[in-house]
Amino acid sequence: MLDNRSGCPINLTMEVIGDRWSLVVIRDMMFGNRRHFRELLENSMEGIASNILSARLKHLVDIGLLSRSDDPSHKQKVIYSLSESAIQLVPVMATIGAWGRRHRPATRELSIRAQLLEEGGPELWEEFMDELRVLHLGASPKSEFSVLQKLTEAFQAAAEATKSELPSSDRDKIK
Amino acid sequence: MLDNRSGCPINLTMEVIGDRWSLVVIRDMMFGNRRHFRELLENSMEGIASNILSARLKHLVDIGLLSRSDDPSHKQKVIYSLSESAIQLVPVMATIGAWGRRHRPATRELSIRAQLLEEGGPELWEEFMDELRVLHLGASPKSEFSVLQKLTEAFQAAAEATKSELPSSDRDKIK
DNA sequence: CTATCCAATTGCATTATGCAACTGGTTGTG
DNA sequence: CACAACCAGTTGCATAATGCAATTGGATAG
Repeated sequence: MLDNRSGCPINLTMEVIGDRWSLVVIRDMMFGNRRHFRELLENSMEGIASNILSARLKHLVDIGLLSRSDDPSHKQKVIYSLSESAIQLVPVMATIGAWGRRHRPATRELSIRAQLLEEGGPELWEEFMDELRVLHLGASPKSEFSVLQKLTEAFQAAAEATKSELPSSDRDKIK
Repeated sequence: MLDNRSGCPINLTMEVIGDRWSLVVIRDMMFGNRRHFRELLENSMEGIASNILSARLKHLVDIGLLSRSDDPSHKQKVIYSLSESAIQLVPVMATIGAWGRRHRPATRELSIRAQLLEEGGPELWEEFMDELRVLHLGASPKSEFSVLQKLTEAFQAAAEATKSELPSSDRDKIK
């Protein structure tokens, strides 16, 4: 897993997020506010396996993108949090999402978040990062508007709209 | 290799560039203007193996990020070109480079390009993308300034500066 | 006391990556 | 024309990563 093949920033970043799962896990924590192992496992759109998730989380903690702490409300629960480094991946997420939306067969309802992030631009990203700092690093809130909430609402509204486009009777026909 | 685990733009992008080599190969073509198999193989900072490079190029051509054509000057030579989709990865490269420069142990001389791209911002990226369209897609030149040249010069100057910091006698001691 | 929840781990199969050597052919040089 | 260098890969083999299904050793809720 560990490399350090060269000191090039692009290479070094790919050594960290250059696999099929790391960014997807961080995406779910970032935009879906998943903080527990189970949440990440069972709500994973892509269906990550538990051993892969386990290895991925361990690695992300090791390299300082996540931190792992006990949940005071439950002795067995573990809370994963984004580090400042991971929070600063927001522009990367936005840029990658914008690219994927244009150049890959992205679903419309799943693209709505990418679209809002792209349209919002760097100012929105900064606002969102501040919100993540409140949620994950215990920072004190700066603004009252919730970008996370806006993104989530738009995402769910799009999901609803898609549902009505394709009635349940039709959807049932799809195995 | 082929997945399509979900229609999420971020996931779909990671299914394309989410491996250790794809972005590094595209980086060398983009910033180092490497167009032939040998150039990519022998000038690779990270030391890619020929079978990996071969598989990677094949895959990138398959998914439409590169095109492959015969070199008219040499019957055995093959020219690889960036497609419009790949050229539009410039903002992704810039954002990823900026992140790596801050959050990973990047070498200073290898960071100079990432730094210039970051400081130049979206306007510089657009200019650079236009230059890539000239080089890779046969577009007609729009501007006389060469961002590629600027980036290359800065990169080589930084490499020279590093050389003088560490004289050859000292460098030789390092096995 | 028991069913459910929790964060993983285990065993096993399939893929991907990595290394070194090699292939079949083309081109430039003497 | 002979020969070395160059060209884009391929082959065989070892190691590492990923994926699937079942299971573990607890903790908690009813």
